[in-house]
Amino acid sequence: MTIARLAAEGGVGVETVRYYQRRGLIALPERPSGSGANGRVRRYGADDLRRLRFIKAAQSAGFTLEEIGQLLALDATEDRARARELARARVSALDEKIRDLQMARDALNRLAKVCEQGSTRLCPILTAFET
Amino acid sequence: MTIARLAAEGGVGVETVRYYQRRGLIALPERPSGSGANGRVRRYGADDLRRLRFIKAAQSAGFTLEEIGQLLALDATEDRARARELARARVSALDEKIRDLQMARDALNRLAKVCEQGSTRLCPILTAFET
DNA sequence: GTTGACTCTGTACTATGGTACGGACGCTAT
DNA sequence: ATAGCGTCCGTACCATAGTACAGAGTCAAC
Repeated sequence: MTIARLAAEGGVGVETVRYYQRRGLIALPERPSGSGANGRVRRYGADDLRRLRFIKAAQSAGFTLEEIGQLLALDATEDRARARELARARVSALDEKIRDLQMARDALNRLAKVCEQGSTRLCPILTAFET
Repeated sequence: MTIARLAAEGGVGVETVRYYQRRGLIALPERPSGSGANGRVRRYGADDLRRLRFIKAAQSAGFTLEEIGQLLALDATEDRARARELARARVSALDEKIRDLQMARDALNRLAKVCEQGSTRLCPILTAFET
Protein backbone atom coordinates (compact mmCIF):
# COMPACT_ATOMS: atom_id res chain seq x y z
CA MET A 1 0.00 0.00 0.00
CA THR A 2 1.01 3.63 -0.42
CA ILE A 3 1.65 6.02 2.39
CA ALA A 4 -1.78 7.59 2.04
CA ARG A 5 -3.45 4.22 2.45
CA LEU A 6 -1.27 3.33 5.42
CA ALA A 7 -2.08 6.62 7.09
CA ALA A 8 -5.81 6.21 6.47
CA GLU A 9 -5.86 2.65 7.82
CA GLY A 10 -3.96 3.80 10.85
CA GLY A 11 -6.21 6.76 11.39
CA VAL A 12 -3.49 9.41 11.12
CA GLY A 13 -2.38 11.89 8.50
CA VAL A 14 0.28 11.28 5.88
CA GLU A 15 2.49 13.89 7.51
CA THR A 16 2.26 12.06 10.79
CA VAL A 17 3.53 8.86 9.20
CA ARG A 18 6.44 10.78 7.72
CA TYR A 19 7.09 12.27 11.12
CA TYR A 20 7.22 8.81 12.68
CA GLN A 21 9.66 7.76 9.98
CA ARG A 22 11.88 10.69 10.84
CA ARG A 23 11.70 9.61 14.48
CA GLY A 24 12.67 6.09 13.47
CA LEU A 25 9.42 4.51 14.66
CA ILE A 26 8.39 3.29 11.24
CA ALA A 27 10.81 2.02 8.62
CA LEU A 28 11.34 3.86 5.39
CA PRO A 29 10.91 1.17 2.71
CA GLU A 30 13.26 1.10 -0.22
CA ARG A 31 12.05 2.82 -3.31
CA PRO A 32 11.62 0.19 -6.01
CA SER A 33 14.48 0.91 -8.36
CA GLY A 34 12.90 -0.35 -11.55
CA SER A 35 11.44 2.63 -13.28
CA GLY A 36 8.66 0.53 -14.76
CA ALA A 37 5.19 0.06 -13.36
CA ASN A 38 4.84 1.27 -9.77
CA GLY A 39 8.35 2.60 -10.16
CA ARG A 40 9.63 4.93 -7.51
CA VAL A 41 6.91 5.14 -4.92
CA ARG A 42 7.57 3.43 -1.60
CA ARG A 43 5.23 0.63 -0.60
CA TYR A 44 4.16 -0.31 2.91
CA GLY A 45 3.02 -3.62 4.35
CA ALA A 46 1.00 -5.09 7.20
CA ASP A 47 3.94 -4.76 9.59
CA ASP A 48 3.99 -1.03 9.13
CA LEU A 49 0.29 -0.85 9.85
CA ARG A 50 0.70 -2.94 13.00
CA ARG A 51 3.43 -0.60 14.15
CA LEU A 52 1.34 2.43 13.42
CA ARG A 53 -1.56 1.04 15.43
CA PHE A 54 0.77 0.08 18.25
CA ILE A 55 2.10 3.62 18.38
CA LYS A 56 -1.39 5.01 18.74
CA ALA A 57 -2.34 2.57 21.46
CA ALA A 58 0.89 3.09 23.37
CA GLN A 59 0.42 6.82 23.15
CA SER A 60 -3.01 6.53 24.67
CA ALA A 61 -1.38 4.58 27.47
CA GLY A 62 0.76 7.61 28.14
CA PHE A 63 4.02 6.48 26.60
CA THR A 64 5.93 9.25 24.85
CA LEU A 65 7.18 8.69 21.33
CA GLU A 66 10.65 8.37 22.79
CA GLU A 67 9.52 5.54 25.06
CA ILE A 68 7.60 3.93 22.25
CA GLY A 69 10.82 3.88 20.27
CA GLN A 70 12.44 1.95 23.09
CA LEU A 71 9.56 -0.49 23.24
CA LEU A 72 9.76 -1.13 19.53
CA ALA A 73 13.50 -1.64 19.74
CA LEU A 74 12.95 -4.01 22.64
CA ASP A 75 10.42 -6.01 20.73
CA ALA A 76 13.15 -7.49 18.58
CA THR A 77 15.23 -8.60 21.57
CA GLU A 78 14.82 -11.12 24.32
CA ASP A 79 15.16 -8.56 27.06
CA ARG A 80 12.00 -9.55 28.87
CA ALA A 81 13.14 -7.98 32.13
CA ARG A 82 13.42 -4.56 30.59
CA ALA A 83 10.07 -4.85 28.88
CA ARG A 84 8.43 -5.88 32.11
CA GLU A 85 10.09 -2.99 33.89
CA LEU A 86 8.76 -0.46 31.42
CA ALA A 87 5.29 -1.96 31.53
CA ARG A 88 5.28 -1.98 35.32
CA ALA A 89 6.43 1.60 35.58
CA ARG A 90 3.71 2.68 33.23
CA VAL A 91 1.07 0.72 35.12
CA SER A 92 2.01 2.55 38.32
CA ALA A 93 1.88 5.88 36.57
CA LEU A 94 -1.46 4.98 35.05
CA ASP A 95 -2.90 3.94 38.40
CA GLU A 96 -1.91 7.25 39.88
CA LYS A 97 -3.23 9.18 36.93
CA ILE A 98 -6.52 7.29 37.05
CA ARG A 99 -6.93 8.15 40.71
CA ASP A 100 -6.22 11.80 39.99
CA LEU A 101 -8.74 11.91 37.19
CA GLN A 102 -11.38 10.21 39.29
CA MET A 103 -10.90 12.80 42.00
CA ALA A 104 -11.11 15.57 39.47
CA ARG A 105 -14.25 14.08 37.99
CA ASP A 106 -15.89 13.87 41.40
CA ALA A 107 -14.96 17.45 42.14
CA LEU A 108 -16.50 18.59 38.87
CA ASN A 109 -19.62 16.56 39.49
CA ARG A 110 -20.04 18.25 42.84
CA LEU A 111 -19.54 21.60 41.19
CA ALA A 112 -22.14 20.89 38.54
CA LYS A 113 -24.61 19.78 41.18
CA VAL A 114 -24.16 22.90 43.28
CA CYS A 115 -24.51 25.13 40.25
CA GLU A 116 -27.67 23.31 39.32
CA GLN A 117 -29.37 23.76 42.66
CA GLY A 118 -28.56 27.43 42.65
CA SER A 119 -28.68 27.58 46.41
CA THR A 120 -25.98 30.20 46.23
CA ARG A 121 -25.81 33.07 43.80
CA LEU A 122 -22.48 32.03 42.40
CA CYS A 123 -20.97 28.71 41.42
CA PRO A 124 -18.06 28.07 43.74
CA ILE A 125 -15.73 27.48 40.83
CA LEU A 126 -12.59 28.60 42.54
CA THR A 127 -13.15 26.22 45.41
CA ALA A 128 -14.34 23.32 43.27
CA PHE A 129 -11.17 21.34 43.77
CA GLU A 130 -10.68 21.95 47.45
CA THR A 131 -10.14 19.11 49.90
CA MET B 1 4.04 37.85 50.13
CA THR B 2 6.57 38.16 47.34
CA ILE B 3 6.40 36.31 44.07
CA ALA B 4 8.96 33.75 45.22
CA ARG B 5 6.87 32.94 48.28
CA LEU B 6 3.69 32.71 46.23
CA ALA B 7 5.38 30.37 43.78
CA ALA B 8 6.77 28.18 46.54
CA GLU B 9 3.41 27.94 48.34
CA GLY B 10 1.76 27.06 45.07
CA GLY B 11 4.37 24.50 44.18
CA VAL B 12 5.47 26.14 40.95
CA GLY B 13 8.44 28.21 39.83
CA VAL B 14 8.60 31.97 39.81
CA GLU B 15 8.75 31.96 36.04
CA THR B 16 5.56 29.98 35.92
CA VAL B 17 3.75 32.59 38.00
CA ARG B 18 4.97 35.30 35.65
CA TYR B 19 3.80 33.21 32.74
CA TYR B 20 0.33 32.94 34.26
CA GLN B 21 0.31 36.69 34.72
CA ARG B 22 1.13 37.14 31.06
CA ARG B 23 -1.74 34.79 30.26
CA GLY B 24 -4.02 36.87 32.48
CA LEU B 25 -4.73 34.05 34.93
CA ILE B 26 -3.21 35.81 37.88
CA ALA B 27 -3.43 39.54 38.47
CA LEU B 28 -0.35 41.73 38.39
CA PRO B 29 -0.57 43.70 41.65
CA GLU B 30 0.28 47.37 41.67
CA ARG B 31 3.78 48.21 42.65
CA PRO B 32 3.64 50.18 45.88
CA SER B 33 4.54 53.68 44.81
CA GLY B 34 6.07 54.84 48.08
CA SER B 35 9.79 54.45 47.71
CA GLY B 36 10.17 53.73 51.43
CA ALA B 37 10.47 50.33 53.08
CA ASN B 38 9.34 47.45 50.85
CA GLY B 39 9.26 50.03 48.11
CA ARG B 40 8.71 48.82 44.57
CA VAL B 41 8.24 45.10 44.87
CA ARG B 42 4.80 43.71 44.09
CA ARG B 43 3.00 41.91 46.88
CA TYR B 44 0.63 38.98 46.56
CA GLY B 45 -2.21 37.84 48.79
CA ALA B 46 -4.24 34.78 49.69
CA ASP B 47 -6.46 35.26 46.63
CA ASP B 48 -3.51 34.87 44.34
CA LEU B 49 -2.50 31.68 46.08
CA ARG B 50 -6.04 30.28 45.81
CA ARG B 51 -6.00 31.04 42.11
CA LEU B 52 -2.64 29.43 41.67
CA ARG B 53 -3.81 26.27 43.42
CA PHE B 54 -6.99 26.27 41.41
CA ILE B 55 -5.01 26.47 38.20
CA LYS B 56 -2.98 23.43 39.18
CA ALA B 57 -6.03 21.42 40.14
CA ALA B 58 -7.94 22.38 37.03
CA GLN B 59 -4.95 21.45 34.90
CA SER B 60 -4.85 18.03 36.45
CA ALA B 61 -8.52 17.72 35.53
CA GLY B 62 -7.48 18.25 31.93
CA PHE B 63 -8.53 21.84 31.44
CA THR B 64 -6.17 23.84 29.26
CA LEU B 65 -4.90 27.19 30.48
CA GLU B 66 -7.25 28.77 27.96
CA GLU B 67 -10.24 27.02 29.51
CA ILE B 68 -9.03 27.81 32.98
CA GLY B 69 -9.03 31.46 32.00
CA GLN B 70 -12.69 31.12 31.04
CA LEU B 71 -13.51 29.43 34.31
CA LEU B 72 -11.82 32.15 36.30
CA ALA B 73 -13.65 34.82 34.34
CA LEU B 74 -16.88 32.94 34.93
CA ASP B 75 -16.28 32.77 38.63
CA ALA B 76 -17.05 36.45 38.98
CA THR B 77 -20.34 36.18 37.11
CA GLU B 78 -23.66 34.53 37.79
CA ASP B 79 -23.60 32.47 34.66
CA ARG B 80 -24.23 29.18 36.39
CA ALA B 81 -25.46 27.52 33.21
CA ARG B 82 -22.18 28.07 31.44
CA ALA B 83 -20.16 26.86 34.40
CA ARG B 84 -22.26 23.73 34.63
CA GLU B 85 -21.84 23.16 30.91
CA LEU B 86 -18.06 23.37 31.12
CA ALA B 87 -17.98 21.09 34.14
CA ARG B 88 -20.27 18.55 32.47
CA ALA B 89 -18.24 18.49 29.27
CA ARG B 90 -15.08 17.90 31.22
CA VAL B 91 -16.69 15.12 33.28
CA SER B 92 -17.62 13.30 30.08
CA ALA B 93 -14.14 13.71 28.70
CA LEU B 94 -12.69 12.50 31.98
CA ASP B 95 -14.93 9.45 32.05
CA GLU B 96 -13.79 8.50 28.60
CA LYS B 97 -10.17 9.13 29.40
CA ILE B 98 -10.41 7.08 32.58
CA ARG B 99 -11.85 4.16 30.65
CA ASP B 100 -9.05 4.41 28.10
CA LEU B 101 -6.41 4.46 30.77
CA GLN B 102 -7.94 1.50 32.57
CA MET B 103 -7.88 -0.48 29.37
CA ALA B 104 -4.29 0.51 28.74
CA ARG B 105 -3.36 -0.45 32.27
CA ASP B 106 -4.96 -3.86 31.90
CA ALA B 107 -3.17 -4.42 28.63
CA LEU B 108 0.15 -3.55 30.22
CA ASN B 109 -0.54 -5.78 33.18
CA ARG B 110 -1.18 -8.68 30.83
CA LEU B 111 2.02 -7.87 28.98
CA ALA B 112 4.05 -7.81 32.18
CA LYS B 113 2.57 -11.11 33.24
CA VAL B 114 3.36 -12.83 29.96
CA CYS B 115 6.90 -11.47 29.97
CA GLU B 116 7.31 -12.77 33.50
CA GLN B 117 6.24 -16.30 32.74
CA GLY B 118 8.56 -16.48 29.81
CA SER B 119 6.45 -19.09 28.12
CA THR B 120 7.49 -17.56 24.84
CA ARG B 121 10.93 -16.39 23.91
CA LEU B 122 9.86 -12.84 23.26
CA CYS B 123 7.53 -10.44 24.99
CA PRO B 124 4.67 -9.78 22.62
CA ILE B 125 5.12 -6.05 22.93
CA LEU B 126 3.78 -5.15 19.56
CA THR B 127 0.56 -7.00 20.20
CA ALA B 128 0.18 -5.83 23.79
CA PHE B 129 -2.72 -3.56 23.00
CA GLU B 130 -4.60 -5.84 20.66
CA THR B 131 -8.25 -6.75 21.17
C1' DG C 1 0.51 13.77 -24.04
C1' DT C 2 -1.52 16.37 -20.80
C1' DT C 3 -4.15 16.89 -16.55
C1' DG C 4 -4.77 15.93 -11.91
C1' DA C 5 -3.79 13.28 -7.94
C1' DC C 6 -0.38 11.43 -5.28
C1' DT C 7 4.54 10.94 -3.58
C1' DC C 8 9.06 12.51 -2.02
C1' DT C 9 12.26 15.53 0.43
C1' DG C 10 13.59 19.13 3.17
C1' DT C 11 12.55 22.91 5.78
C1' DA C 12 9.57 25.87 8.33
C1' DC C 13 5.82 26.73 11.23
C1' DT C 14 2.21 25.70 14.93
C1' DA C 15 0.29 25.03 19.75
C1' DT C 16 0.93 24.19 24.56
C1' DG C 17 3.10 25.01 28.74
C1' DG C 18 6.53 26.38 30.39
C1' DT C 19 12.04 27.67 31.33
C1' DA C 20 16.15 30.59 30.91
C1' DC C 21 18.62 34.73 30.61
C1' DG C 22 20.29 39.49 30.57
C1' DG C 23 20.39 43.88 32.51
C1' DA C 24 18.49 47.15 35.64
C1' DC C 25 16.99 48.06 40.03
C1' DG C 26 15.64 47.39 45.24
C1' DC C 27 16.52 45.62 49.87
C1' DT C 28 19.30 44.04 53.70
C1' DA C 29 23.21 42.85 56.35
C1' DT C 30 27.90 43.61 57.09
C1' DA D 1 28.94 51.65 50.61
C1' DT D 2 29.06 47.51 48.72
C1' DA D 3 28.12 42.50 48.17
C1' DG D 4 24.66 39.45 47.41
C1' DC D 5 20.18 38.12 46.82
C1' DG D 6 15.54 38.94 45.02
C1' DT D 7 12.48 41.39 41.86
C1' DC D 8 11.10 43.20 37.39
C1' DC D 9 10.63 43.07 32.47
C1' DG D 10 11.33 41.72 27.94
C1' DT D 11 12.74 38.51 24.93
C1' DA D 12 14.48 34.16 23.61
C1' DC D 13 14.58 29.37 23.97
C1' DC D 14 12.93 24.46 25.04
C1' DA D 15 10.30 19.84 24.43
C1' DT D 16 6.54 17.37 22.50
C1' DA D 17 3.85 16.09 18.77
C1' DG D 18 2.64 17.19 15.02
C1' DT D 19 1.13 20.25 10.52
C1' DA D 20 2.10 22.91 6.32
C1' DC D 21 4.23 23.85 2.25
C1' DA D 22 7.36 24.36 -1.77
C1' DG D 23 9.32 22.26 -5.58
C1' DA D 24 10.30 18.24 -7.91
C1' DG D 25 9.09 13.73 -9.52
C1' DT D 26 5.67 9.83 -10.68
C1' DC D 27 1.53 7.61 -12.09
C1' DA D 28 -3.02 6.59 -14.04
C1' DA D 29 -6.63 7.95 -16.90
C1' DC D 30 -8.68 10.28 -20.43
